Amino acid sequence: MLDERKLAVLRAIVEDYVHTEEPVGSKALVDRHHLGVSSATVRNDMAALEDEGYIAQPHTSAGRIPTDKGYRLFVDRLSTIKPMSGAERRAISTFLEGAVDLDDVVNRTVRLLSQLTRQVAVVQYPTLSRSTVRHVELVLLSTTRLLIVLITSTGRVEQRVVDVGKAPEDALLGDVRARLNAAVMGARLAEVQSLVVDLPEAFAPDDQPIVASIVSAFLETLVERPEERIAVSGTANLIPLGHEFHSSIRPVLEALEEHVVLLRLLGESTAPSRLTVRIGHENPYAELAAASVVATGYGPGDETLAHLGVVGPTRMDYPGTMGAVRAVARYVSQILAEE
Amino acid sequence: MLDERKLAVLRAIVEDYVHTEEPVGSKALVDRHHLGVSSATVRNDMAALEDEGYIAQPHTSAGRIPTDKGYRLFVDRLSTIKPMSGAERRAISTFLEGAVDLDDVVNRTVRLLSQLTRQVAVVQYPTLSRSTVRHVELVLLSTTRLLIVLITSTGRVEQRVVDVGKAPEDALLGDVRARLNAAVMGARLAEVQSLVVDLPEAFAPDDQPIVASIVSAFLETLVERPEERIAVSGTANLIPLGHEFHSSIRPVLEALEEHVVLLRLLGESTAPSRLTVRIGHENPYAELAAASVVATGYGPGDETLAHLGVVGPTRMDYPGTMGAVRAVARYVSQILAEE
DNA sequence: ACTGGCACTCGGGTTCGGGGAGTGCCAGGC
DNA sequence: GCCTGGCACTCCCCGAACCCGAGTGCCAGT
Repeated sequence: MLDERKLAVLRAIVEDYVHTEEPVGSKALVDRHHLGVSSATVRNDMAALEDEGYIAQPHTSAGRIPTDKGYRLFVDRLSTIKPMSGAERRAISTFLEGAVDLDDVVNRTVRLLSQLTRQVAVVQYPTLSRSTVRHVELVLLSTTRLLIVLITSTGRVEQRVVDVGKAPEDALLGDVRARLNAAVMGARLAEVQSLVVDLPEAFAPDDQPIVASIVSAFLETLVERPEERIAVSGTANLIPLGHEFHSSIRPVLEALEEHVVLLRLLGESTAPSRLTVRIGHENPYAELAAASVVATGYGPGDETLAHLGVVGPTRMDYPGTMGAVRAVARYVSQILAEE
Repeated sequence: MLDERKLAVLRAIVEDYVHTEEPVGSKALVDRHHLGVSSATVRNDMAALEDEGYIAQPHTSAGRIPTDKGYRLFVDRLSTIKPMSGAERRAISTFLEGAVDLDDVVNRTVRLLSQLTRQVAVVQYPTLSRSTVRHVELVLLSTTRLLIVLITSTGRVEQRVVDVGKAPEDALLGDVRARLNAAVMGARLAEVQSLVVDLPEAFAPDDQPIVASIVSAFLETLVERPEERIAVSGTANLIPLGHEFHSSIRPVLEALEEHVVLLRLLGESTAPSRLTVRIGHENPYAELAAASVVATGYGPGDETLAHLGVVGPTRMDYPGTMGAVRAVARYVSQILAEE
């Protein structure tokens, strides 16, 4: 049904269309790619490809453009991920090495990714739940108000202010701090709740209310607020350079500010080194029907702490984009593993 | 030279143009605003206004649009800041009250501001330099690696990892922690450097290298990285709804990602309750010649810890935007003062 | 099974010509 | 002296007509 040559034609159409951004006709195809056949033959193949739904015509008697289904076939069977060049790898590496803390890592990553792909890059901050507790600190702000700081193994710092009602004594505070740290240090965040829930019972009855309020505020620092945990860069790339463009970018811009949407876009993807490509209508949001998402997980070792990826038009350079996403994910994982 | 009526005509032109987004002619003016004169008179006034450079014609025999100079006069002398309605004030207040920490405050503020003004909102994180040290914490991560955490009076947490070369003893660490906190607690960040530079001398010669490296890493947490300290929201508002639009928004989008640029845009503005309005070419960046910035400082009390504002087309609703910016700045200042 | 040829289609760009909104100016009235 | 009604003029915008060319589908021939 789809012989070798038809696949070659489809590949050529995708490559040309991505390059020229214009519907590609049979004549142009045989000129640019030296398939050994005439344009008439290509036309027949194109008719077949159109019947199967891989390509479409914007209007009668215009060239063909790939459909989502066509891109899908291209990604799955007709292309290979394009590895980064040595120079690019070095540039990535040195740029990321310079990061001083987790925020910096994420910010550098997202900028880098948008520049490499010339598209919109999205990076999720490493999730808390898989990371472990490094340290808990209690700081008295005023007589009754206490700042709780949680530091995790991924370098995240969470904080919460709590009013404990009555002034705690220094000794008590030191005791709570010591027991709290002893209980949770090194534990995964997901396990923490069960480890501290009994903590107040170890204290004198008079002190238990204070301790209980500290513990409950501490637990609050663990709840994720995923809507704040995303970095986006390169939105200007949505606007093509020379070309005129569709008003379809407004909904995309809006979606990019909805962090919940972004998380869902990235979120269902998978382990590091596996790339998720979602093309056009495959996206869970109708507003992004003209957009594709290339995403992957990242994190130290094989763990997936978070996801990153890019959003661009369905007409994108998939091999190159996939190569860049994969490379950046690897390097940032490496950086995280070192810390 | 500019009598009362000419000013009224200018005001009417600005208001109509902001509303209709189309050049406004003498006929339409006398219809919509009941100035007590005929269109011919208005035409004469318009000619005078054009001579003075307050308005311009896109083409001969088209209506007039305000120039930057015209907007400037409008803002300075012809309009008053439009106060928020009671319902709006309540909405602002309750929305901001819900914030749980500083990040949340900033994020909520920027979203709120972009929704109120239907424009791009920019909020700078409170600066470190004016705030004071609340607490410094040292956490041993491995035998030689130390995490330094700085907590400021505005709720910011800065952190830095340092490798001290050889394993410090617990007692030493406790001593450093105590002396460090004693030295800097309550001090303004700008003063901190001079307060700790002599600290190593108080220790035994053997320990001084360790202490020195801790102190220098600690000082690093103080340097601001302003490029990471900005939140932006509402970029989708750059794209007008029904209207076609100029490709001039791409440079604006790019500028919005350059945090250094944004800081300069906001940065030269002033104390809370004073609004800075920069119109078109008054902006320090040529790319933003078609944009206006309305900004103000904010912070607890009369202190200006940081700035916030909106960026929009020169053709914007200045009174409404200024009202929204002022109101939001006041409320967020209030929130900060409470913490 | 592929190729060359041919008639046909249709979108995009160009030209042309009203229609209309708006202006500048002038002469006359309060 | 200032305002007004009137009038001629200027362009912009919009739609219609039009041509051109790229591209297609099909068919007959190799």
